[in-house]
Amino acid sequence: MPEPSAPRRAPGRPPRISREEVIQTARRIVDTEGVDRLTMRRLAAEIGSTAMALYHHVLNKEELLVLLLDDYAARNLHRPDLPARPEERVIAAAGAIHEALADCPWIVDVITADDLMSTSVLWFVEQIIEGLIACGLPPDQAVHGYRAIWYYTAGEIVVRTTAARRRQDDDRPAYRDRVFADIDPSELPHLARLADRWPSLTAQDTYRAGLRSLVNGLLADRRRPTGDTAGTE
Amino acid sequence: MPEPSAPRRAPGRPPRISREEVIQTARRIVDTEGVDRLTMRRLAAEIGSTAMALYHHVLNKEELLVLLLDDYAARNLHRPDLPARPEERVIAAAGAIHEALADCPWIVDVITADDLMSTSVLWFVEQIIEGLIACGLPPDQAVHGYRAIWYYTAGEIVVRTTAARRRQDDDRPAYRDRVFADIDPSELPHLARLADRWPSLTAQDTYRAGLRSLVNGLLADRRRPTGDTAGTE
DNA sequence: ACCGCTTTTTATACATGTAAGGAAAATACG
DNA sequence: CGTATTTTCCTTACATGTATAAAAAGCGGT
Repeated sequence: MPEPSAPRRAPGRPPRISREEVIQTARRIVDTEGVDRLTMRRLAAEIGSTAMALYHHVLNKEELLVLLLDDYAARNLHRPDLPARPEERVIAAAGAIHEALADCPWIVDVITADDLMSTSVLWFVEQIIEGLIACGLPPDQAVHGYRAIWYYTAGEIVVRTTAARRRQDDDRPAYRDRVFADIDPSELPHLARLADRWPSLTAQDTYRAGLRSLVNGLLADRRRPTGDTAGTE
Repeated sequence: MPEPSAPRRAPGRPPRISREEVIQTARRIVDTEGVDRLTMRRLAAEIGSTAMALYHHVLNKEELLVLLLDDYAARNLHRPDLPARPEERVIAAAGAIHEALADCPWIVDVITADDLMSTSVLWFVEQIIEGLIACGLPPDQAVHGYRAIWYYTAGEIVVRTTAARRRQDDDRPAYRDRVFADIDPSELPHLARLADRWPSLTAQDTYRAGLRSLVNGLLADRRRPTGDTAGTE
C-alpha cells in the first residue's frame, strides 16, 4: 500500500504483479471459462507466477471474488433514470441491482459474504433509502426497509441460482419431487392440490411483483411506530 | 418387485454401516464440535470405516448436510398454535421456520441448496399457503407469496449469519467500514448522515417486522389481478 | 466347491485452498 | 562496501472432497 505519489521508492523487493493484474486476469478467466475454472494455481499460471504469490495481493480467494464482484458492479451496474414517485424510485433502484446480479450467477458465493457494500452499489442504496424517506418513513425504518429489500433480493438470487445449479449437475430427480410425491392430501390439502403445478409456478420470475408487495407493505407502516424496537440504541 | 412377505436378504455384500448411522454420527460431531470439524474422514473414523465408504450411503457431503438439516428440522421444528386470523397464521408459520433455522447457523451452506423441501417443513408451507388463500389470494398468488416469504427468510438468515461468521474469523475492519468512511455527503447525503448509526441499526433483529410488512404487502394485492406490472414488457 | 453377479468397502490418487518457512531483491544505515 | 530490514516471491506440505479401481463379501446356479 505505498503511495505512488511519493518520489522515493518503497523498500523491499519490488512487486512483479499487481492486485489489479490479478483481478483483471481473474476476470478474464471467469468470463471466458466460467468461475469453476478459476483456481489460484490456474490464475497464477496465467499471470506467470505461483499460487502463493497471489496471496500478497489478495487476502484469499473469497476476497478475490468480492473484488471481482466489485469490478463487475462498477462496469455493469448502470444507474437508471429515476421516476418521479418515490416508491417507484425504490423499485427502480432495487430492480436494477437485482437485474445486474441475476445476470451474473457466479456471485452467489460472494453475495452471502458481506452486505455487498461495494462503492458502486452505494448509490443504489442511497436511492432506496431516499425513496423510503420521501414516502414518509423515518430514517430508522428506511434503513430497516432497505435491509428487508436486500434480504429479499439476495435470497431470491441465492435460492434461484443454487437451485438451477443443482438441477444442472445433478441428474437424479430433484429432492422436491420426491417429497411432493409423498404428500398426504388429507394433511396438506393445498400442497397436494398444487403439487403438479408447483414446478411451473416456481419457475416463474416473480421478483418484481414480490418487490412491489414488499415495498407497499413497508410503506404501510408509515403511520405506526416501529413497534418493538422503537427505543433508543 | 420381489415378494414383500419374504425378508430375503438383498444380493451383494452386506453393508456394515447404514445411512442412519452416518447421519446420527455426523449430528453428534456437529453438535459437540461444530460443523467445521465434520469432515468425511473424521466421520468415517468415528464410525470405524473409511471416507469413501460413506459415499455409498450419502451422495456427497452436501447431501449429508441436507439430511442433517432434515433431521434437525424434524426434531426442532415444533408446530405452533395457529392463530385465528389467517394473516397471523402466515406470520406464525414463517416465524417458526425462521426461528428454528436462525438457531442453527451451520445450515447456511445448505439453505441455499434446494427449496428446503424437507418433509417436516411442508406443514409450515401448507399453513403459509393456506393462510394466504384464506386471506383472499388466489392459489397462484399464494404460491408466489410463499416464495417471496421464503426468499426473504432465507436471505435474512444467509446474509446475517455469513456476516457474523465473517466478523468472527476476520479481525481486520469490516469491508463496510472502509467503504462508509469514504462517503461523499454531497453525493450520498442520507448514507452520510446515517453512517455512524448504521452498525447499530443493522445489528437489530428486524426479521419479524419485515415479515409483517411483506405479508401486508402481499395481501394488498388481493383485489388486483395477477398483475402484469405496468409497462414492464 | 467354483463361477458369475451384485453391492459394499478399501486403497490410492488428484485437485484445490492455503499455512509455514525460506530465498530473493530492493532500500537504509553503518 | 557490508549488514540489516522490508517486502515479495517460491517451495514444500497438509487437509479436504471425491474420482477411480480393485478387493471383499454375500447371493444363486452349476
